[in-house]
Amino acid sequence: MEAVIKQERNLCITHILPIRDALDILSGKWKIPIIVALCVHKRRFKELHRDVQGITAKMLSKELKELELNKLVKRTVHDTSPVTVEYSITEYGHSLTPVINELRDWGMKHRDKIIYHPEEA
Amino acid sequence: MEAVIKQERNLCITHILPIRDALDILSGKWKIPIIVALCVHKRRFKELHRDVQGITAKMLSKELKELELNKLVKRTVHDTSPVTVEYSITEYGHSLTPVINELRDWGMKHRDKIIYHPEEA
DNA sequence: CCGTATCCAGAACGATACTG
DNA sequence: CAGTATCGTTCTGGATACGG
Repeated sequence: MEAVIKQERNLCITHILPIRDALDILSGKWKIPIIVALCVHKRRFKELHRDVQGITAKMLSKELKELELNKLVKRTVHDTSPVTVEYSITEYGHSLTPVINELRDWGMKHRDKIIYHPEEA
Repeated sequence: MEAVIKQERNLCITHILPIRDALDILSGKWKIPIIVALCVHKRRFKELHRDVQGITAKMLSKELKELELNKLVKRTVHDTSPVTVEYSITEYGHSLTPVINELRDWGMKHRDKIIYHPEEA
């Protein structure tokens, strides 16, 4: 075994690569908000456009494409006229729930302590 | 109560703002890797430079500054000659451990399923 | 309705050289 | 040792107009 993982106390240890993988998939301004919106219920493009506040159609389209390629989101085209497209979270996408919950918990617990946001500098 | 949080099953629900807060603090290519490195043990600048593979001194310096402003990392100057500077994780920084663990767990469990990385396109 | 194409500004990131 | 300054590139995200 090349890399031995030491699990001492509650320390966060080595194995940075899987963390980077996760971060890569979730990177960007909109991926998590889109996933959160879709966790509530499946959505059409325009509905998502309203739900995810501030996003442009271009970014929504682009982010959905990446999420779909990563199998986190499923795109279903209904052959009505005009076409309706439905986006839903996959089981795989759902497996992100613990991560998102931890992020939200941390964000809520420590919101008051936040002193500095890079983008406000 | 303005926003009622519904906790049905294991869905990830509304309250996107705390998630965004967390994401803002942890955004960028290097924050989490730096925190992970510092969770193992306190480090001097040059040691960190080696530990966090691929980072430049400029980015390391900039990211450490932001992490320090957010009280996730503590910077201690020892008045030796030449000066030595020591970076360590704070208790507050340590509170990120569950988040990082979830990220790593997800990344490890699902690494094989990763099909598309934006940056490889 | 569901997007795409084009153009563009600014931020993020990196290489290199330099300082106290 | 512990950074900063400068410059250049790449990536991100937004505005607007258009297409199936």
